[in-house]
Amino acid sequence: MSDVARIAGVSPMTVSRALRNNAPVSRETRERVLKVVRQLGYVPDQLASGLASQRSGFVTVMVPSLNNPHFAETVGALTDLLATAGLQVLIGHTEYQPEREEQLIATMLRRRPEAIVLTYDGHTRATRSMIEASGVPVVEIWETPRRPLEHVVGFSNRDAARSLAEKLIDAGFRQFAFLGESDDKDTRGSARRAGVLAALRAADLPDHRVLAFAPPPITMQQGTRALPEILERWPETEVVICVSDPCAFGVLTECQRRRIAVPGKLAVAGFGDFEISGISVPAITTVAVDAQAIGRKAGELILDIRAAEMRGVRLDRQSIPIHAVPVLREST
Amino acid sequence: MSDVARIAGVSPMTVSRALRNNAPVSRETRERVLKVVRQLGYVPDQLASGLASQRSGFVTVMVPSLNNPHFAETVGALTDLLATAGLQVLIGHTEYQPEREEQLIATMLRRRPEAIVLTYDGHTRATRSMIEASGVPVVEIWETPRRPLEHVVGFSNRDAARSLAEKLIDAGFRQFAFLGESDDKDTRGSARRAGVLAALRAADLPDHRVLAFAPPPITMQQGTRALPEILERWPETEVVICVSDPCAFGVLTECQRRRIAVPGKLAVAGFGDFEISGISVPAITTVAVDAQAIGRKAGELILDIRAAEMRGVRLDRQSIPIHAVPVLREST
DNA sequence: CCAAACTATGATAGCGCTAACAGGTGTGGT
DNA sequence: ACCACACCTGTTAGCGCTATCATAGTTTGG
Repeated sequence: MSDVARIAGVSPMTVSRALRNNAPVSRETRERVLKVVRQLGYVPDQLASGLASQRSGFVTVMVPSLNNPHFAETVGALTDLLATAGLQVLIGHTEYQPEREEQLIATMLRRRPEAIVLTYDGHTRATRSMIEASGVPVVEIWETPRRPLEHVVGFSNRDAARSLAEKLIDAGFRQFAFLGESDDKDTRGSARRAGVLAALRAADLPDHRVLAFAPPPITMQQGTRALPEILERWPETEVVICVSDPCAFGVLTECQRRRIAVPGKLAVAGFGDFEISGISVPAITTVAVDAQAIGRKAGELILDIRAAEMRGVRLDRQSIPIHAVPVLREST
Repeated sequence: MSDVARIAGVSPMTVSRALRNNAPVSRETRERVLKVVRQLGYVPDQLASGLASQRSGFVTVMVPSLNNPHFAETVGALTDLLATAGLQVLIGHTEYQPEREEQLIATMLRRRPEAIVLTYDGHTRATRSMIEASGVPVVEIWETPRRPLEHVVGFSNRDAARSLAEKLIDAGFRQFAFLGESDDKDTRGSARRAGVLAALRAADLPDHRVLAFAPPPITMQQGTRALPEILERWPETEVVICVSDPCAFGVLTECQRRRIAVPGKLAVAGFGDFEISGISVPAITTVAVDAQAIGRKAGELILDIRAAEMRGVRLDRQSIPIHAVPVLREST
């Protein structure tokens, strides 16, 4: 930077100002400086900038898995929105393990993020206290937690799943099975299960057919392996609601291999409205969630938080609702 | 840090040393310091550390899209491997646009990454020169470029696709169509198309049935829309090779909707061996690539590069091959 | 027993940038 | 002519760490 300053005949401070777009520099000086910047191929050091200004320019985002189109869309939308304000995203993947989340947060806090975005799946006590102690604003997404840390951009997985089950009850189904996860305390998966079971109980229908098949995420592959177990234990099952679309697709394909008519003999539903659910034959009934909107709105919220900080105030707890609506398709 | 030092009765420098695991500090001093660190909940500032030590601890990774299980797996494996050495990944998604890659690289270089990983899809002249000027080591993945920037961890998309086509020719197919991307200069997609066409020409088969359907990535949805166009233009087609598995799946489902027997009437093949290809009914013929291995080996290479740097030398250009093998399944 | 070598710790000086304030110049109002 | 004010630029002093060298204490070996 001092090289640039010398050649442009100004002080380093003026170079620094010329490189921002809201600093008071005369038009001609800025142009002269930027010309030298281009000539020299000077690349400002944002670590140093962050240290001096106490603004790292980072936002930490924790998702359970990268390998999930939904979280990818959310992160993508968030990344793009924050980029408009010069913020960069640091991604961590927890693999659905709260302990891993804790460890990742500890690492991330060293980067002095300006905000933390957490995909709700329960947090350890240590995670909560680390975040609180750091004073960094937090946004929880993809759920409306009972005990939110601070801001929320999400929907009730329980209510959404309940509403799906209710529609299927209305459609005449009576013998439900739920294919879900094991190890799912305080997760979105357990909320979905709870929602389905609540609907069944409210309609006086049997609610005992719950298969806790494997730790999250349940893959397509595991969906294919779960079907025989369901058929064996509860041959009277009329419809299987799966914790998410990929395992619903696995169940569907296994039905096809076994020549079980869907929905004639067995109906299948998922959760999330992944692209595959609309494409597969038959198309899969599911709950549609706008994953991109979650990322976008979380990003907008973070910009609001920063704007408030500039004015010296802390934004009140926000809770931004996201729509999650059942979509009945051919598979039911 | 100076608070910790004062309470532990040592100098800040000793605290700094105690927090690393290879620095010369007596066991008892380190324990005393770490105890105070825990008591105070002190979190070291890695921006400051990076500035002082000239090691940011960042590795930049560019992928075309996050919303692609393959790149997600590659990034995941890379992230985990680098984490073992305390390195953190900065992810950028180019959306398959070289100009966007250029813009992202410019941003990323401000973070002073210790290495750059690029998923090959062609680079602008400016990208190449920025990277060269920065002196940061580069690893290109998912392809073996003709003009590599430096290191490579990948395979020949051309050869892999050619080998798939050859197997299908051996299996008796004669009338091939290729469903690929538009705007695909210097991309993995164009290499795959070239490989297929080379196989056809070598076998004296017609190579004119090439549909450049849309800019990458071609989605499942677009696969369903491409099928009618292929059938209309070239009704004699016996097999469609798709640039990647998702669009092959789209083609397959559209065949099912139109009651076109696969593979009886039309065969379908993809590229990449996504989970869906092994699960769908019929299972889809494809080229299997170990996406995680690419991430893992790229990570190991980066650790080698750093180890060499410590010894004051620059690692010779490495080119680490990845296997990509055709897998014939039910769809052909 | 003493030089040489090694270990643990401290003091000093930055890393590359920006916040905060100081100062100089020009403009317009009175 | 003077003051108030806006506008632009420079000076100074860090941000929170670590590299490097210095130093004191301890061990080793001939």
